[in-house]
Amino acid sequence: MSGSRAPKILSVKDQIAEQMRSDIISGDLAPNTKLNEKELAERFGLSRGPIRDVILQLTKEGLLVSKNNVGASVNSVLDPSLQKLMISLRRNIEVFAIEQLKEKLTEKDFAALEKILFDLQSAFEREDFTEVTKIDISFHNYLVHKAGGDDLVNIWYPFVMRMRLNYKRITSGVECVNEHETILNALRAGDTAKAVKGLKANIR
Amino acid sequence: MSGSRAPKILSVKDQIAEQMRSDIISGDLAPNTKLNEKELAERFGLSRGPIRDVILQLTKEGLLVSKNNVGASVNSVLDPSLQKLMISLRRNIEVFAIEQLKEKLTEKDFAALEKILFDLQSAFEREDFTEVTKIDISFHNYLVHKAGGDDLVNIWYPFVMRMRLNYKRITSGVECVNEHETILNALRAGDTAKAVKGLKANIR
DNA sequence: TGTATGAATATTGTTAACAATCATCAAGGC
DNA sequence: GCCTTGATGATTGTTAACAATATTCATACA
Repeated sequence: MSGSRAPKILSVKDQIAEQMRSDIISGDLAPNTKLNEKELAERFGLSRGPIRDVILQLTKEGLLVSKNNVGASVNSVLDPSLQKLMISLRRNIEVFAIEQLKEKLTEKDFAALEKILFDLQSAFEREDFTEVTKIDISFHNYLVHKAGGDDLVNIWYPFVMRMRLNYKRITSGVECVNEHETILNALRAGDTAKAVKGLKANIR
Repeated sequence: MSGSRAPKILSVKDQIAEQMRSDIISGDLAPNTKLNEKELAERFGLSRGPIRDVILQLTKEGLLVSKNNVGASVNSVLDPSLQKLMISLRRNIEVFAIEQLKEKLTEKDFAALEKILFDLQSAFEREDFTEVTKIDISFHNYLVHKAGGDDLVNIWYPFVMRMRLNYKRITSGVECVNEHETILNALRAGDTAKAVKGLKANIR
């Protein structure tokens, strides 16, 4: 096997899902916007079948709301108490991940995380904020996946989506990169408590 | 509007999903069992389309695992640390629900919960344990839904499913009914702390 | 004998036509 | 004037055929 990172083949549906998530989180698709399957199918150049799959998936993630025989629309923001709960639950999951990962991260992992932060910085410099969001998530995703595999990621992902949908924290480029660097350095040093603290500062 | 409870119309897909959940949780479908879309379609008397939707849904709930171009199979049990995390997260959600519901439950709610417990008892007496599981879940579902609506239920449901898949706590009929009665009585008395305590005793 | 190759088969992914349901709106009755 | 009723059009739900991919198994070769 070559040393390069796997090119990560995404199925067509995953790519559509990714695009629609971006559109929703960026605000291109406002809350309560009704989605039309035929329109979407034409836009993405495929038939309604796969589109329906994607809609079902995003509904499960909490980004859309579906009603029988009526269709799907973009979900609206949660009320503050639910929002707080979501943040708390997401924190619990990621704290769990960090605790599990103590002593288990290899040099390869650190290199991968380092690379993610580099890409994050670079996306900030390009002012490509959609990409910033994706890379930010991928940092956390790396840890969660390493700790709990696909199972944990599946549980965790909806929280991330809901947080992004509900509340976009304004961060400067340096602040965001620094927050993640703090976490990474603490992990490297094996200082779980510090990593957890950094994580809690980052997830809010 | 009449006073009777809504008959709760379920779509065909919801009914199939319900059946398949039962089969998985009851153990009729063992972990790692490969699912065949055509077979399932024939068994339920419909085409592969809706079956695929159900598979996607159960995959998101964590009951199945899907691979591109290969298919879905029944998920295996989680390792104990993840299992503990799931229990903890589910507890957090339901504790949140109870705290939200303080002073907000009407007499109608209490009557509905009372009826659920009656049905629970009755299912135990019939020794219909599949039904027991469903009714048990519906008690918790009522509270979670009342506190956070569909959004919260969508987040909560996967935890319940995973717990059922991983670990079937052996309970006697009286014990189970009593545990829920304790919670209900505490709610009625407005004693949140006691309700939370009862809940934590029940979710484990 | 074990392994690699490739055709045959089975299974999933996609599509377009068809059926069922819902939303709209005009006509008629109170 | 307002509400109910029923036809119309738009949209979602379902189906069966087709395409693409993965698996299986027999065959040939080292």
